Amino acid sequence: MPELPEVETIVRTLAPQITGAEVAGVYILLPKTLAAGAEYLPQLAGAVITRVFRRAKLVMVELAPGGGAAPLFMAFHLKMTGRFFVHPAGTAPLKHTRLIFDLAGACPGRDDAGCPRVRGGASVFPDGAARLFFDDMRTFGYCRIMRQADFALWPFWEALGPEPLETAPALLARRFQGHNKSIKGVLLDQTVVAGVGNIYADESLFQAGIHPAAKASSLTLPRLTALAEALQAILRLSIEECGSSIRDYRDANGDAGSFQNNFAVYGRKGQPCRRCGDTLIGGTVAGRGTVHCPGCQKD
DNA sequence: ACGCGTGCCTGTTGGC
DNA sequence: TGCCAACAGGCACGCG
Repeated sequence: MPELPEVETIVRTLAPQITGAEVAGVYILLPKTLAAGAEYLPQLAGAVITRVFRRAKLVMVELAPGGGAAPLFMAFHLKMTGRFFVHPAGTAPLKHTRLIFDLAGACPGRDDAGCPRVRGGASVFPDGAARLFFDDMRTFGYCRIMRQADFALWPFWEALGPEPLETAPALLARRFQGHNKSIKGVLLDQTVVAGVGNIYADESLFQAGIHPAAKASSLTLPRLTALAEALQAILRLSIEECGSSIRDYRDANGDAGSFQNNFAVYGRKGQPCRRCGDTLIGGTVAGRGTVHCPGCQKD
């Protein structure tokens, strides 16, 4: 279930492998995975990947089509089980492969100083011919191909809140205020702050000592500021650890993250709190599985 | 306008 | 041991 730190890690490990490569072919194994932009497929052939970056939980790939046409963007949402692989040219699809991009001039396996866990070294395929796989077991993930002008017509993109790591805690705290719903629901609301999912919502609420079901409107600004600071600290630490791997998540090198070893509450229902020893309680808040500590998160 | 419940999916897990 | 319901969860959508 890739959230901000996992998507950031995927981008960091994918970017050095495919930036500068030219798209030589596209295969759509599951049509619904290409959620928008099929009309741009002809332009994609021959386009050069110029940039790979992250916005919220989206993996963004920018391309320069031939003939000086306007840049294209591919926006991938991995949802729960979306994954990227860079395979040798000609590799056959796997059971859950949904899209394949043939690439020329790729650098699979190239080193990336941004993540300590990458394999490193020179291109695994000396001729640079590779296949980018987008796999997704549960088929919730998607790819949209767009031009710059299309972003304004994409409600989800337009409504996205600010990046939590690029926003001052005081500003985030003010955005958390005034919602008549649970603070956990507020953290998960992508229009309030972008990129937070179930793991980092639960973990930051524990860190800040706030009950996940507490109404946001009932929390003071200092406590919401503490929550924003906890959220930032946890996201930064998780990025350092290359994200959390529960079962499906792997980065674009196929490697797992290690932040799951730092979980205080997520996935620890019924186990003792590492801070106070109370038994962690599992329940449902904002429609999601939620774990909290009754001793450390009283309100 | 906002908050909430449901559907989309398939592999894994746990209870009987 | 085998079966099957419950579960995982981001987001679009419909409802009140």
